[in-house]
Amino acid sequence: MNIGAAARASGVSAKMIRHYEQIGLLPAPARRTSGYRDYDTADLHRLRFVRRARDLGFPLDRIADLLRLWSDRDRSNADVKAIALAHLADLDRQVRLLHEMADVLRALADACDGDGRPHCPIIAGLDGDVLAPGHCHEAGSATSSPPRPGAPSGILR
Amino acid sequence: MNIGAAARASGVSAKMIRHYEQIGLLPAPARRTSGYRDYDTADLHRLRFVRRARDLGFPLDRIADLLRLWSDRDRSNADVKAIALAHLADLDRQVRLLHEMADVLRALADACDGDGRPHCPIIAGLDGDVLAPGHCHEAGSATSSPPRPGAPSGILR
DNA sequence: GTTGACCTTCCCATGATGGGAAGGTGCACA
DNA sequence: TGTGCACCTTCCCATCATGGGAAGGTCAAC
Repeated sequence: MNIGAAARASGVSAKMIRHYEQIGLLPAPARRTSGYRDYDTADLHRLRFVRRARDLGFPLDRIADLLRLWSDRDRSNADVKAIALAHLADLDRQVRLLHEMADVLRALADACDGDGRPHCPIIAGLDGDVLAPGHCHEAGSATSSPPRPGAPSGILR
Repeated sequence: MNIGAAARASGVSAKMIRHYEQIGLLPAPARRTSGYRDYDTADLHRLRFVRRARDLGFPLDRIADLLRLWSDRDRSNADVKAIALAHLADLDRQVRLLHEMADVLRALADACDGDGRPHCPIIAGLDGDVLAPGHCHEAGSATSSPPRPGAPSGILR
């Protein structure tokens, strides 16, 4: 089948299929005389594997590892589990981080009347102005320990 | 003070400070005859604002909005709150998404003995092989509805 | 033959945070 | 005064995954 059909059948966009082929994640499929790519069932199977792994947030280089293990009949499930657990730790870390951010922000937003006046605990919080009136103590202390978005390591893009 | 000192005092790296200036997020500071940037207390105050906003995961274009509101003495706190709440909704969405991924992956990993043998429910789950023996039903159904990492919209990178 | 959907490759963009190269400046110390 | 090293400048590229779009070719229904 052509790339568009493969994309629809796998949930991986044509653009991404080409990209994955280009970076070596996927083998190049057969080509028709027209130059069009021709995907067979094994290709499709592989694409679906990639789709599912992406859906779980695995980065591409980990997916490459998983694909290798998938096709290795002598694989050790311990290797697979190690990859999965490392990624799981990542996911949990991100959840924690985002949760902390959300909590801080929620407290600031809750402290804001949103009545159209200039005074705003959110702004005060970002200002680092712990002497702001009203819910100043909560807002101030909340922004003193927010988590920090790190270097490119996010699961979602 | 020089950019290095400003970076240390604000927590925003020198690279990022230059970048933020380049993209117009921050005004260009004064320059010494050497060509070195010279940051004053207002600059530093602004950098700290940006640091805190970044720590809460606000994207730069939202931070630009917040900076504008911060310096507008006639701002409406409703505008600030709207930005905060939109971002909060984003954070909550991401948490939910990552949480679902983590749950699916945890179930798969828990189902794997990790004893070094080739059989692996994680691989089976990614394979979409719902007929895998053992914890096949749980693993299979789990991977049938995992969330999908989307287009670049992640808070963390 | 025509048309429109699909295909190809290529180049660029996103968002935030860098690394590193090449070359200049400042200052403490000998 | 000279030296050496930390710091500074600008510029270009990279990361990660997912695109958009341009230019040009192919296919199949009508």
